Amino acid sequence: MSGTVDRRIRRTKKAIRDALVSLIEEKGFDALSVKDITTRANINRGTFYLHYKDKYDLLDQTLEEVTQDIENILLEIASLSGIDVVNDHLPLAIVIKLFEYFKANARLMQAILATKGNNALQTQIKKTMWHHVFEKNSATLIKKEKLLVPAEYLISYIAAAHFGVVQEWLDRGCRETPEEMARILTSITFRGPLFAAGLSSHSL
Amino acid sequence: MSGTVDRRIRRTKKAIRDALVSLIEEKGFDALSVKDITTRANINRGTFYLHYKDKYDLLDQTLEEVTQDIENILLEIASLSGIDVVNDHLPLAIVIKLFEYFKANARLMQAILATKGNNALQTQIKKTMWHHVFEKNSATLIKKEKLLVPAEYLISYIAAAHFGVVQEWLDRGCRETPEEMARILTSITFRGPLFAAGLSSHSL
DNA sequence: TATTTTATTAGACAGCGAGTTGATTATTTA
DNA sequence: TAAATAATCAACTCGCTGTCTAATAAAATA
Repeated sequence: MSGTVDRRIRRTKKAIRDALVSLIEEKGFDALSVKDITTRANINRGTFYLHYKDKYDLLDQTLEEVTQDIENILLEIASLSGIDVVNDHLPLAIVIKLFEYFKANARLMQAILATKGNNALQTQIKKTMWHHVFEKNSATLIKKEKLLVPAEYLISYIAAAHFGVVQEWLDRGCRETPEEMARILTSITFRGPLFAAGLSSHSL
Repeated sequence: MSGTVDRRIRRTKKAIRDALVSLIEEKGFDALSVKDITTRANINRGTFYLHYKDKYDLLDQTLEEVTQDIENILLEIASLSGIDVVNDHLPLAIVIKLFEYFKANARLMQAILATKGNNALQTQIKKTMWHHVFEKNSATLIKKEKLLVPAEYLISYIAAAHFGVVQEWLDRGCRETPEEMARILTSITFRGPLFAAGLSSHSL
């Protein structure tokens, strides 16, 4: 049958991924060996190399799949055309879906974030989403005195910040519900000089 | 004489660090071995282990020293007490000094950022600075509808964003001067919902 | 300058994990 | 059931790791 992956492969890959996640939780990605993974996954070491080049390849593929999931959720925005994303009108339902996904895959997300940092996810998503959605909308949310800053600066700015929040939320055990988180992130209005805030605004 | 480090040690450590930076630029930290470092640094491999536990220890110590430098610059804020950091009144001179430091140590900064991501620097600085400076000031730059978000969320928020900007700036070859960057970061006023901005405001 | 202290070197060592291979067994799918 | 495909096992080479010792070079000290 085409389209379906051999059950043995699914079994093996799932075992490998589970082992990866639990090992990252235990000792971190750097300290973890392919042998560790295969031992915990109860598979032969040779089998691992049937599917992945090395442990970095495994991590990359895992990241890619997560990115794919997130992209699919975000792409729903594209289907809802004509939305004014500038002023608070971002579809809340989609953001909620995102947080539900994060929560459902909390351990995996944490493992990835702990290993590659927010940057990796942010960069991946930015890369894949750029042309799909953002190229069309020219929202102007950021006012500044001089036009010295390239647009990309500001993107990496905010995107990283969001995954910082997601990471904190996961680490704290998802105390708030996905709905609450979505509402917070879509409703927070930030006013004031960014740099000053970075240095001082720790308390509310 | 006490307080001074043996000239040979300084020589060796400098050679090691230079080798580290250039090797990170070439092949990245993961792919790089202790042997690579010592070969490029023209020192005996045993000498490396006289100073560092392994390559991770080397990276950590390097990061710590950079953090120390940055902390020293930032601590000048503490000496300028009574400043209203809320409304645009962050001492510009200090921010300029920061960017001058980044520029002067551009390759080192890039190597660290490329390897550990912004998170590491951000976390380190946050940790060391927290009690020195921020615990005193209770600036309220962020308005939101509900008080659901813990303060730490918002800190990791903004701090990461700044190093994102620094990284971009370095990668582009420091086209803007430190003064310009400092002015931009202290003058940019961000208004609007953060999450929406993260998704849409790529163009100005 | 002579002496002492310390850093670096060269080389060797065992150990481990990486990545590959070929023959064999087990499972799936058609 | 037969053909195709995946997983297994053992064995092997390779390079890097971290450690150690004796010898040497360089710096600090008095």
